Amino acid sequence: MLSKKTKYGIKALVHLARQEDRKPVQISTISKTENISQKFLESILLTLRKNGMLGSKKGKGGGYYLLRDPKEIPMTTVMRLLEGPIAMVPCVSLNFYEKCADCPDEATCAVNKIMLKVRDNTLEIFRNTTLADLSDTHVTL
Amino acid sequence: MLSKKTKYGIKALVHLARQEDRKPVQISTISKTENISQKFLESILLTLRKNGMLGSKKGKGGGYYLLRDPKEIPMTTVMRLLEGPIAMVPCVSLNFYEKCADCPDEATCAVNKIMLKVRDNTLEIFRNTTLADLSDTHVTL
DNA sequence: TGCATACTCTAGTAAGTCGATAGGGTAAAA
DNA sequence: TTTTACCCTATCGACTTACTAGAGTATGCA
Repeated sequence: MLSKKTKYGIKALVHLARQEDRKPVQISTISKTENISQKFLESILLTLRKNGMLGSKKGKGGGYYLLRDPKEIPMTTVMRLLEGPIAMVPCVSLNFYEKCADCPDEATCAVNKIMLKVRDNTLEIFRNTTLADLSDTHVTL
Repeated sequence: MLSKKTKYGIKALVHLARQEDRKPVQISTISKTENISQKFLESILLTLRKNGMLGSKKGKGGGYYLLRDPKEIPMTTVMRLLEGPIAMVPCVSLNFYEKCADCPDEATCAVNKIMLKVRDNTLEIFRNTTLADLSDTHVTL
């Protein structure tokens, strides 16, 4: 299950991507239009900023803005940042690999086998989808 | 992330599927060979039994056994039973659908859009993979 | 220059849920 | 009478979500 953090984060990023100019958008604006608890959103945007996804401007007329072109932001990056591993099991994760304590041999593990396939498929989707794709309201994926 | 419940459940089912005859296998046997806490495994097998996946026999020579042919058990069934919804968001779930409280329109929701695609892909994999496929140690998926 | 405003940032915390495990006891089959 | 499935309860820790209060900082205006 996707955490609300990730869900809200994606929505906020899409909101920013839909902004035509790259002017800062205030947290309160995003919070209201996307129906997200303002304080919670605050912490989410903060992690996005710390990881080089967003820039921020303080003071009057301040807010958050995208640092890169939405076309250049694949969903893999967003997901790994907000949700963590894309794989359903650590033993098939690329970026968050961890050996299972209980499993003696990954090569013959049934769970490993199928989850590897699922990960490959999911990864490909996220890789080929950018923030710009999601921001387009008309085009279906 | 896959819960350990699901992971262990799949392992146990595969263990039973690999059994040539359909004789009952004791919990303790599965627990030892698969490195699963016996008590935890107990509760997992119980839910599998209650949902018509396994049969059980009490007393000496008792244990758990598969009720159906492994070829007839798609992973969708197993996943829904153990893990719950396959979709990452309730609003794109087939069997566990729930409308998002914050989202005014699913048709234009970016999260909905991409997660629908992920679900379709994952679902197809689980649908086309049976317990028999996982039980085969040699064939890769 | 300096004050007020409008923002981001930080920290702490509380409630709720979930995962995993442990203990003890009952019922049925051989 | 032994073996084994079955059932109930309780705990502990971790994580998620969300709220609260305030500190820090840039901007615009007088």
